[in-house]
Amino acid sequence: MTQMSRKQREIAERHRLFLRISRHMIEADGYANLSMDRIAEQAEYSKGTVYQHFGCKEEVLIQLCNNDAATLKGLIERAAGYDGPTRERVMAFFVAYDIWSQLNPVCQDLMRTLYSSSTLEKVSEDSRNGNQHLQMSIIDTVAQVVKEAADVGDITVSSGISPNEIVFGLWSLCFGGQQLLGTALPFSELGINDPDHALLRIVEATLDGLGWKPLSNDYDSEAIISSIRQSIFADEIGELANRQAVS
Amino acid sequence: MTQMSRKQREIAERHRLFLRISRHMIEADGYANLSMDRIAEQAEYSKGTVYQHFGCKEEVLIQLCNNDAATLKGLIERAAGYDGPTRERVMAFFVAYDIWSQLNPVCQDLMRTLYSSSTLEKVSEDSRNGNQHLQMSIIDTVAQVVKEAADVGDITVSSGISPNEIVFGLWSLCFGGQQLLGTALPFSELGINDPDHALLRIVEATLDGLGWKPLSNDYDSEAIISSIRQSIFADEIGELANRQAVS
DNA sequence: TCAATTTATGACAAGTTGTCAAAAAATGCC
DNA sequence: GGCATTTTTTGACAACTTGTCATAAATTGA
Repeated sequence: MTQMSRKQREIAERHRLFLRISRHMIEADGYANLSMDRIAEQAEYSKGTVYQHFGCKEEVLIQLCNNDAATLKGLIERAAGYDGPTRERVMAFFVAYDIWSQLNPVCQDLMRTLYSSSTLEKVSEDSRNGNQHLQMSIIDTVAQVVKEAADVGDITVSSGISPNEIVFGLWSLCFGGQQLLGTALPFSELGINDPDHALLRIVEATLDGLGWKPLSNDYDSEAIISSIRQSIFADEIGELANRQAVS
Repeated sequence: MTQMSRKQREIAERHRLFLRISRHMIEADGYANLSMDRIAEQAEYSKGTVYQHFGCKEEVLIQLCNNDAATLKGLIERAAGYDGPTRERVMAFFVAYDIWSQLNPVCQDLMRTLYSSSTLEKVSEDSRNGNQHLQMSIIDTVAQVVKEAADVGDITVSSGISPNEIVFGLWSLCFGGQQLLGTALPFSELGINDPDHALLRIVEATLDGLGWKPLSNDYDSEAIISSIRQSIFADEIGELANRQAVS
């Protein structure tokens, strides 16, 4: 029994090894140039063994995505716990997503692949459900704050848009902005020096437009964002600064 | 000379044939299942001939994308010509993008592939430049209206965000929303029956937040959107209705 | 008419994913 | 420990890619 469990632990460890190697390879050469053969070679196992862990190449992709999505979920939950009015917590979500995108630049890319063409169809049902579940969980966390805002009276929802629709809108903005950032748009040519910052300004405008109190005129959003970054994402900010310093 | 030009016309015609076939195949089986061999077979030419037109598979992809982007450019320009205040013209841009997305659902998918991993690297410089050029042209068209709004006083830009940053923000919202729509999010489960409509509401909120006059309380946005659809996109709306009726 | 040039072809090389019989290792029972 | 049974690992294979390129066919121009 302990022997059996050791074997299981071995298998689980190997699973992580395969994923770790895949991630490195994708970071180096992109998902398109990832090959199951090379994963096997690098890990010093045979291809058949790799296929015992991942039914197809796309399965590697989604499991990497799901790992990163779990990280995002964590960040979002920490943002939800930020001690402040609903509007500040919503801003914390955007900060969380922004930080996450910067910490996992490849994941933005992987998501494009995952959601394109017939990728999702090839993947195991478990992984697909896992992905959906993570998404829903994140949406729920955000939705709760929107609903609280409506309850508390920070926003008035009656204006023809439901809380979940607001979440969808906010997420579109967030997701779209980060995706465009990875699209090699010539930002400097457009005179946009700090796209992340521009995005946050637009978010503020959207919240203002929803009548989400306190309006941006009535509080110091730069200070709040700074405070969010320092107080709940200090580690991540440090990690990012570290990487910047190295490169 | 006329012989020569006939040959050239033949080649141009064949080019379109290859693209047409590719599009059909992608619509049927997705880009991942597209193969140069099958394009050749279907067109009754040899593979080598196909490769004379497209240096690689990705070249097919980007040329299809660029064709669709040119269509979008046309729609956006028509939207810019809408006879109304700046705010209504901006709404017309969103309506244009919305209609375009619905008319070319595959293109949303193709864009994900085009911008993922190392796809763009493989493509010819001409096509890449063409893509960039189309993007910039569209951005410019939108930016002009934003600048006009600033000039006319429909918005006050001083609030820490430049016209181009506003364009970036609006485009993030637009792009992100349409991308999320193609991501198989369980909208009905979330109680979102009409995501397109929800997106337009959020756009209104963002414009309100930017102080873009007339504010949504001061004009009948539903009526305006309806008018935009009827007056400048009547053909496209008709086409969409047609397709819906067929399926 | 026929040499020179352009264009079309499909066999190939080199790479992929995914399968599966057979070999190797682990397990459990005496 | 020894041995039959089950599980795990392996790499040769089949089937499919993309992309190349010598050769063949067609076109041109004189």
